[in-house]
Amino acid sequence: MAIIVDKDKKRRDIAGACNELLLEKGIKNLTITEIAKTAGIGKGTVYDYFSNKEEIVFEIIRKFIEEHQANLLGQSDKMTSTKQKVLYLFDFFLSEHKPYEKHLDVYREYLSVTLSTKSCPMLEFNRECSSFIREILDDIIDQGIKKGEIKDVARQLTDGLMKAERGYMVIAWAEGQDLKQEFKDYIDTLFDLIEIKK
Amino acid sequence: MAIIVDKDKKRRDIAGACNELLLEKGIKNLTITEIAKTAGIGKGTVYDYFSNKEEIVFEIIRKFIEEHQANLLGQSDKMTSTKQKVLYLFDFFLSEHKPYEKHLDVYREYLSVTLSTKSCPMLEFNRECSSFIREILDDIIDQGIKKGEIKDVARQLTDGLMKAERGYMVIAWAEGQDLKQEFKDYIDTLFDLIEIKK
DNA sequence: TTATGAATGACCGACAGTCGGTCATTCATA
DNA sequence: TATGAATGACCGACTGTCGGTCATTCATAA
Repeated sequence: MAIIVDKDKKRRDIAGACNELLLEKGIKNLTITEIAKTAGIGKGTVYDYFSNKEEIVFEIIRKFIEEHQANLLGQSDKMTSTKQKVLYLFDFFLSEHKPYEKHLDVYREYLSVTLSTKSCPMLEFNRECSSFIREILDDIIDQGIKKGEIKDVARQLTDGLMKAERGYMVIAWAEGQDLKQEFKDYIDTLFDLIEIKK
Repeated sequence: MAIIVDKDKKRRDIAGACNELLLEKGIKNLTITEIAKTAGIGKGTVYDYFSNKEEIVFEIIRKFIEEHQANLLGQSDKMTSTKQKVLYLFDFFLSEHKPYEKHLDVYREYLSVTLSTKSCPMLEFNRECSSFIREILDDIIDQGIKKGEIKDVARQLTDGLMKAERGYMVIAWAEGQDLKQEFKDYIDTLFDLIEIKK
């Protein structure tokens, strides 16, 4: 016989070895040759574990996003008001935190790829991400309603809010602007409409 | 001395000759060689009029968008209610019109490019497009307020609405879903909030 | 020894972009 | 009016890059 490697583990190892590289070079400027070199394997070997460049980039980015989601879950209960909780949910977009910048850059490129690929796993994963955020947001809103802070109609606005956030994000990129404050203002306006005044 | 051609005109001619080609092949699958062949010139000549592929693709798409904007202006006064006018403003996204499909596909790819380019003219043009829609939307809302159909607070929602539309569009693509109905529902909810009930 | 599968890097094709050269036109001059 | 020098439009062969492939080699278990 011959050596049998744990394909799944090696896959993760290769991807894991390239986290930094991806953040540093971005998707477009990342070459398979570099990936192979960084992972300490031959170029051909990369293709024994991934069927194309998109797949390996996706593997790395998925890890990034899943980590970020875990982070969200771990921190979200520190927030007090409903609005604060909502804002924190969109922290990835709103945060001014420096170290996040490279992640944001890569995510921008990822979105770009997403818009021109037909890769089903990618679309599927994006749906999962939406669902993840969606469930948390729905919870937050439910709690707010139960606490008597906001009106029932807020439930119907969650969908639009999530889409608006993505819209602000994409337009900020597509037009070379910083729209964080505008998004916060928009949330303020929404809350003015749904908050129960005392 | 020598022949002097109208550089601007020829630029437009080359771009104009490739409208159909771009719609047919999309941005990524369009090659400079094909562009040259279609325009009836040599490959090198393309580079006498455009500095790179992005530039020529941009030239073609800009024409598409400007035509669509002219269309919007020509048709918008046919609408009656404020909500109808708003919906029509987002017709490019909401329309089920078959012939628009290829334009939408190309626009999706254009947005994709937009998200990973640093090309200033492109970002600049995107800002102009936003302003164009923005002004019309503000007008529509103003008229609605004057007619007593909707509340003043609507003015503060226009920004978010425009972003939400783009969000629905992008997410629909990024998640492989059709979100037209969801967007319409969202608009319905917004109008419920801002409409002055009789 | 041998069968098996992992690993490899030389190789390939596609494509954006470059560059040295050609050719048609124009016009100054004899 | 004939000529030839100057100009710039035009061209496609060529280069460099990069994603992806495949024939071959190598290591190990039986």
